[in-house]
Amino acid sequence: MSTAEETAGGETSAWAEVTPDAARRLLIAAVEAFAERGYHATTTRDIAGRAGMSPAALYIHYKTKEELLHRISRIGHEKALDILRTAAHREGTPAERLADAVSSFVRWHAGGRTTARVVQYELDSLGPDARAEILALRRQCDAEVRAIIQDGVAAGDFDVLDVKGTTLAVMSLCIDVARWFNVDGPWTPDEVGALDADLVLRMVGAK
Amino acid sequence: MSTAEETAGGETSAWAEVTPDAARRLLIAAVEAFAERGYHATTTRDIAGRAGMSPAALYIHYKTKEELLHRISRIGHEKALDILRTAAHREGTPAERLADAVSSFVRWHAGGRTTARVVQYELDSLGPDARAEILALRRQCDAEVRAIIQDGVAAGDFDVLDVKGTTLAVMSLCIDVARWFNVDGPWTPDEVGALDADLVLRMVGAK
DNA sequence: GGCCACGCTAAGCGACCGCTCACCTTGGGC
DNA sequence: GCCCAAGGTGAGCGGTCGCTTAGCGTGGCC
Repeated sequence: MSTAEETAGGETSAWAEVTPDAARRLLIAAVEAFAERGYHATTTRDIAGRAGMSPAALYIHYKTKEELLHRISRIGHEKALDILRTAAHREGTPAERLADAVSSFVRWHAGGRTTARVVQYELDSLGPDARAEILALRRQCDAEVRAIIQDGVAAGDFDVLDVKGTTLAVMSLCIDVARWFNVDGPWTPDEVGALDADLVLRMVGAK
Repeated sequence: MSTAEETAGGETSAWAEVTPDAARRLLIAAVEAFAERGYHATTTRDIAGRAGMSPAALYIHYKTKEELLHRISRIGHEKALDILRTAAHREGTPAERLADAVSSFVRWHAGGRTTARVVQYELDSLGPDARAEILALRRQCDAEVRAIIQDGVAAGDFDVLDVKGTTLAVMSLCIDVARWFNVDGPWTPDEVGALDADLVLRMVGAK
């Protein structure tokens, strides 16, 4: 596949950068627990237990429970930004790049729903500093999508009333997938990605 | 105003049905606290404090903290359903009804962002029974929107590939407003409602 | 083989959680 | 004026939380 999807990656392979092994296992356990129950409802004992370790082992690799969420959020947002950047900077018309960006981004939210849920909805549980850092990454994501739409308008390929507002709506469509998508439901991530890409092209009035 | 917006109501007037007065004050305090910090990060002491009462007073009017979330969720979803029903059953073309439904629903999510946040994102904190009850209301909301789109397709006014998927996308656009909307931001709820209504008409290929 | 650094555990600390209970105040009926 | 129901409070219970500390096992280096 020559789209940006290859960077969407699998559910667990995305954490290869986290070392040593015990730290990665704890991080993956935390992602699962946060996605299922939410950050505040998850206990450090639960995380350690899922990783097959005692509660105290967590604090050898992470200073606090919040540091776990921070690391997860940063890695997740960097992945999201990577997906959008790859699509935005590839060859092709604005319509092709926008469709690639949306379908890849939606696929990531649907397929890696566990991670995406934590990344998109647990931001408010971070402290002010970490939160500000993550928000900066999020603004960069918006900017990538806005740039594609801007290009399409400049080239006369798109018909858009409000570029900023339409960008936000496109992001809404992608992000909200993490809220409702169900792996046991009637759609595959690919199908939702294709459908939403079509809908977004309609939203921007692509010729 | 002859749209469905009149049923969108104010932020606090929506809880007039809750009596006695102390129970309503506690409920409004809980809505604010849940919206700011999330259900699990909110303490019963915080809720009672916001309502100007001692921690024990909460348990005179509500059996548990979860009952508060349950009541909030049910009233909120009933309000959402009411807004969508009003728009779906009014006079007019499918396009007019869909635009009314989306703009009213978006206005409710933007203006009553505090309530909408709790209603849309704290569902998982409910127990299985309460959660099932709320999910039924949510399916009814989807059904109202789907019916409008179905009407438009049947009348030949809309051009839609996948009615069910498009319905979900429309709901995503509306609901996600509660995640990003900021009262200090550049838009009023009315403006976002109008923009999203336009985008939705494009999504369904309205003539 | 002695030794130490490292990764981990068992036990537990202080704080705070949801919730309860014994008691207090107050306003209306007779 | 007395009484009781309704609605409130202060204190606190049992439990669990995030996190710490003292000590244990083990693999690599000389």
